[in-house]
Amino acid sequence: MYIPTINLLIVDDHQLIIDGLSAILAGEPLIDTLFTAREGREAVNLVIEKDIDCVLMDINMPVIGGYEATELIKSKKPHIKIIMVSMISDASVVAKLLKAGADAFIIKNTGKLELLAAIKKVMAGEKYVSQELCSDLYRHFGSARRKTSEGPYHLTRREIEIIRYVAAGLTNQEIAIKLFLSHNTVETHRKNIIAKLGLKNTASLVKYAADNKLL
Amino acid sequence: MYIPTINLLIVDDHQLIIDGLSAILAGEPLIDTLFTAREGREAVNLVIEKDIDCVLMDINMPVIGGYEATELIKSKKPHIKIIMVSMISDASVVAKLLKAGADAFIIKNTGKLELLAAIKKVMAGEKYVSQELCSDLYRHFGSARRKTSEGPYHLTRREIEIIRYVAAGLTNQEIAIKLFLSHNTVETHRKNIIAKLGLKNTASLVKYAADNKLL
DNA sequence: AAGAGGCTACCCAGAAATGGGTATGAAAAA
DNA sequence: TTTTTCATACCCATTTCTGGGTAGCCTCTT
Repeated sequence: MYIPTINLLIVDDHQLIIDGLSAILAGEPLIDTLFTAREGREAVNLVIEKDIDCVLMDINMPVIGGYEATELIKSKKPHIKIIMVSMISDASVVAKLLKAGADAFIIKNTGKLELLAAIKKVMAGEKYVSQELCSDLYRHFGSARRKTSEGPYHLTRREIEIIRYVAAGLTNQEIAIKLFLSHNTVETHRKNIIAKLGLKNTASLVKYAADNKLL
Repeated sequence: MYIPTINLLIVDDHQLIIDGLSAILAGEPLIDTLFTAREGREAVNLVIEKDIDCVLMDINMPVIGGYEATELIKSKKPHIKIIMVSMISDASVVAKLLKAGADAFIIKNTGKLELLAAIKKVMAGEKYVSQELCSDLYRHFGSARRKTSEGPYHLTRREIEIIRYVAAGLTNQEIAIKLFLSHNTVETHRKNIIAKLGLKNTASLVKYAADNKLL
């Protein structure tokens, strides 16, 4: 496959990671220009201003996270390829991001070669997911058809929004006011979440959210 | 200060981080030879076999973590300088590691220059802690004397034990049974924790615990 | 010996969460 | 088009948490 040189944007809130990735990619003939951003908002602005082909994006970032940034970038410039890079290998997060429009997903456990392979793949229009994640993904989505074993652990956007407010310590009533809802609605959301995740109460819900990088 | 070239060992379970750090440091005249290890046990073996001056170690690793590895290395080869590298900026973890013998602590939020500065400092026998961590450290440990501004954010063992049960989703009553306490006692602990941390309710408590790696 | 910190235990009233439900309209998927 | 999912809203009884106290006992340090 023919791949022209590309302009790459690295988005990560850790300078050391940016430096590291830059150092890895700087010498590559594949790469034309390297841009960097420290958070999602900056990244979105950059892809609008500059001529960027591919984005290497961390998930956990302040201000706006990888998810929102991916959605924003894809809505404005759908041709830009987005590769998610993460420390975690959490299938539910992966699924969420692929849905948001990410083209590839690699964990930091991969080497330089795999990183370059992923870049080439997405530039050629293909998708790429790190091997380590595939089995997990299957576990989470393979069971979508048959309703027997477990359910898919899928939370809606609203539910995640509610979780964040809950974790922030707001009561149902306070969340209700903030989101212009009835407190009953907030209670229902919370109940649904707890039920579908097989949890017990708010405390365990917050722990689950923290464990699964939902906050 | 005079610094000879050094043999450096990079320990991280993520290949991409190893590659990145290697790429950053490869060109430095300061560095002689670079070694790498993917987990603590491998690192310990390497420092025994090879002539290593300085270790750049990640905290969160499988098999044996950064803490145990640091203790082991320092017990066998006290002259080897150990720099902890972490994603998190958690003061309690930092304190624990400094106690274990770490010579420096930097978060991945720092750049190449600070990394090199840290290496030079520890090789000169000094300690180094990222600026971002100092304030936190102070908050956790510095305020032990004066009781005026804020309280020291110190949690007792019992309190941390309670927090863990709370995060696991147990009610006060259930925790009481488990710990052979009165439910009143559990409630008091919980109230004390929430008060001393300036939190609002159980949900925010669990979030705090998750954020501060108390779970 | 005195004080401080930590762990324990209790009381009470009001607020909030929990665990059962039911239900409706809109949007998305089949 | 039919079905499913999502977000919304409500009811009710019971349990739990919250926030305000007080207080005894033990241990460690001064």
